[in-house]
Amino acid sequence: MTNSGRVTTTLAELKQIGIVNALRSCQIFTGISSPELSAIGAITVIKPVAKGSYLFREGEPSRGFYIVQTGSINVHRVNGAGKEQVIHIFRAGESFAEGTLATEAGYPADARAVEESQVLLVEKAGILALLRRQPELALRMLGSMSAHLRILVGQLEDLTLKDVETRLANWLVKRCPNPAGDKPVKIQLPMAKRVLAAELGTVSETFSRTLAKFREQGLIQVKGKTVTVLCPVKLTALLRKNLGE
Amino acid sequence: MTNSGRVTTTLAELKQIGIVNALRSCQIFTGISSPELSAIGAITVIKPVAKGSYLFREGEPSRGFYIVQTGSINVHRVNGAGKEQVIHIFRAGESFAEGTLATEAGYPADARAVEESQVLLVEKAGILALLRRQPELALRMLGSMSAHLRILVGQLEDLTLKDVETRLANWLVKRCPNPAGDKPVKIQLPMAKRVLAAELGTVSETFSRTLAKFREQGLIQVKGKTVTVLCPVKLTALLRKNLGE
DNA sequence: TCCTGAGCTTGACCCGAATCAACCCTTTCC
DNA sequence: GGAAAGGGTTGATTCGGGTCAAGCTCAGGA
Repeated sequence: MTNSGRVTTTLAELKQIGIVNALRSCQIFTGISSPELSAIGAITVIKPVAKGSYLFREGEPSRGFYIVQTGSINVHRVNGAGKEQVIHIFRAGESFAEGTLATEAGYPADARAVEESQVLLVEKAGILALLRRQPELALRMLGSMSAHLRILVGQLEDLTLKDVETRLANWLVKRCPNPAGDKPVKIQLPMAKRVLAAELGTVSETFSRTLAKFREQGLIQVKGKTVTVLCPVKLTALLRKNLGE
Repeated sequence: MTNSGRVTTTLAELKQIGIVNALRSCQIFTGISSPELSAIGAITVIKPVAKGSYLFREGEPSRGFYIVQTGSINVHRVNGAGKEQVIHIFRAGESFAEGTLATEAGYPADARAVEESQVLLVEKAGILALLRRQPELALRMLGSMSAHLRILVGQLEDLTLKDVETRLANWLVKRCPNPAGDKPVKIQLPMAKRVLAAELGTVSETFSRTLAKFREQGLIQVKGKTVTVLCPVKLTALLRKNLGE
């Protein structure tokens, strides 16, 4: 090994430390011991993703699963007509595509960066070998996949059993620190309204109309990307009325 | 041990053999060795389920996961108004609710027998202990859950990107041995039409109308619970037209 | 400053499908 | 045989929400 080789190693080590720290702050790995994390770090690579570029597309063979470090990744499906249905938008600390580890089938959906993002790719072959030796880790992954199942089941329910008004009310209430309170709450929309509309399974026009309806009822105020819920408890009541009897 | 004790043991053994055979014929356990299967059999109980009775309901703590031996189980969600959305109907050999193993959260949906059925319950504590010792088995379960994720993703796409006509055409084409052929195919509807309609995310009236539309177009013939696809390739063409451009 | 374009809002229109209601088959059980 | 009951079919009506089109607002660039 030459000097430059030594320097390279040090840089790689630094990178590893960064990766391991990133892994540690991700819920799927909470409670995992440091040596195990290092082992995972060794089979993980950092990938920057430009806004709008694709991480993978439906049908591609799996390279492994992903963890969002910064930014947000839109996982969705498209039909022949080119229309897309958002499955979920994953944000920092969340992982996705674990399901592709244990099967030969490729990725079941598309993944595209909503904004400039950075993700960690945990490589398939490596993590499979690790899982064989670490059953505890396998259980952890089972738990994570089960959470995704729950998200999907929730999505299904949302799209079929509720109308847009109810879905938006639900979305807003979820973001109120105290949904039962009567103090105004300011909510910053994390993205363009059309993207948010897609996440709620609708289009920007309907989204806009629904916001207007709430505004007319004195439930919210809208200024640019800031929505102020004037009285959370009233919105909660509306939500309950729509869901309940 | 008395004589009667001895007889009891024998009966229990017979039951075990039956369970292990049932497990063997279930895809999630294909390729699992006999000793392992016996270990699983030891933590499995047989549960008969009367038509219309519930295996579990949303929120109940998990007792384990289930394998359908005979009959069919409707896994669904209900909202406050009592309307239900079918997530999937599981039939013989299929397993479900694996996702509840690795989490404290209860079952995320309801499960009800569509008809007189028999299921195997693999108990949570037992299988967890087993998974800790058998990582290979854990990988297997990961694979199974990933398949469920795919089903759900497909469901989502179905419900949002396609209309009922397309969904029904898809359902029929899937059941043709050779979708590109032009020989008539008889398909027995496995259940009441209203149940099938629910599985396709619609109501019986719309289902009925759509069948009628296909009949008028000379694509199918309907007699009771038997649907005859007169020319599979024509139906396939319709499907492609609806999906494609 | 004005121009331009992207994103948002509002109105008009339309379509798929749920709902309500009536009716028609089968079964099944006195 | 007749009555009751559960499914299935068909028609009329309604409604949510997607699409198209036009106008608005705001920010950046010449």
